Amino acid sequence: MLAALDQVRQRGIAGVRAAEVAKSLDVSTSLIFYHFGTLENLIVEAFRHAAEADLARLREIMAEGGAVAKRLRAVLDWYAPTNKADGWLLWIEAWAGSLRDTELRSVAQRLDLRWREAVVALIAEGVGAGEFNCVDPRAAAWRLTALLDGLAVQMVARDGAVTAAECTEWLEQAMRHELGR
Amino acid sequence: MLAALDQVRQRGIAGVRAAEVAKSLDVSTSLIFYHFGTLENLIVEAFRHAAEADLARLREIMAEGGAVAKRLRAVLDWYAPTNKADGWLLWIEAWAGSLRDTELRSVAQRLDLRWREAVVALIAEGVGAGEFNCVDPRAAAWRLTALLDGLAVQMVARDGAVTAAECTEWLEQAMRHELGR
DNA sequence: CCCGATACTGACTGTCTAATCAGTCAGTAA
DNA sequence: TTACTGACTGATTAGACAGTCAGTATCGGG
Repeated sequence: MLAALDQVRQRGIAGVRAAEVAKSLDVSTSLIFYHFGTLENLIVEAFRHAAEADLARLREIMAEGGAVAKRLRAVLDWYAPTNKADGWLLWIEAWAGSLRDTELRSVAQRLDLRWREAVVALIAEGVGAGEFNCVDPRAAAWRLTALLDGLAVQMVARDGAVTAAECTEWLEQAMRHELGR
Repeated sequence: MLAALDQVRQRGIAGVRAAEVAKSLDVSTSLIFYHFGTLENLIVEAFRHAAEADLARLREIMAEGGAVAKRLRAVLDWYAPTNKADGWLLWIEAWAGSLRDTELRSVAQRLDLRWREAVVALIAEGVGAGEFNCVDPRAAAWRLTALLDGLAVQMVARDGAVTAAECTEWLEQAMRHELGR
């Protein structure tokens, strides 16, 4: 499954070959079909696994406590494309895959929704605590996360159009805009 | 080429079959290889064609004259994922394809850069004319377009997570934030 | 120690498909 | 008429690959 994710990163979803996955694990191709039935299953399970790992990380961050602003910062930093670009490869693949594969779509969508809910909740909490100044937490959260998705595309699928520094700076500015002085 | 784009929309880049393209044009598969040499060439040419069409449309909008705000609105409306979602299918495919195919990447990147340059220029012009109030036009333009890319993913690769109305409203708010008091 | 289950494999197979190639045909120039 | 070109095709091929199946090895519980 980890091996399948590696393959997705290297060749794309449609480029995953049972033989390659098997080779990288030093097992027979038959074993893959023994466990997953079809290649498509393997890929969906692999994405599900990746999504669960990300969600576990999210819960971890949320549980850390501290000021709302600190937690929000931590969540957005993890989500931001400045580091861990490898993870973004996967999710951009998943977007394209979601255009056709409904199962993949629901896996990706679930992860996505959780992140956004977490951001919405944090912003709302911050507003309640008087830390933030924001009329519509939901809208603000979705704008911020959509911005990050867009920046991720620039970072991962483009050659140096945007630097990591610009990326963080633009996020900073957007946060100031959205969350008030 | 139009037929190839249809195939990309329906099956994804990796799902394009010479036989299918040929059938939809009612010609032999041989003809495709006669003209394009390889399937990959066909696909890159098809994307190039789509990109040129979009750029032509951009030039058209830019040439229309009128107030800066009106032109900017027209550009962003065309770029926005609320209508013409079909076009977005193509470019999300292109993002994923760009992760591995350098030729495709350069085609997509070129188009992308032009759009962003157009937005940067319009904002700068608006600032010059006193219509907008914006410290860093480049940053504002990239944030707005990245936001649109992110919203496009939501509209196209997700089931009803975001409505078209929310999408336009959030864009409105972002524009107000970025361009004016 | 046996037995059933579970994990795993190697050898196949049927299918799909990009690419090739030899050749047809309509047009055109000399 | 002849020579030649460019567009196009039908038939074919060679390779790739998902999935199957008939087994073998391993192991834990009775």
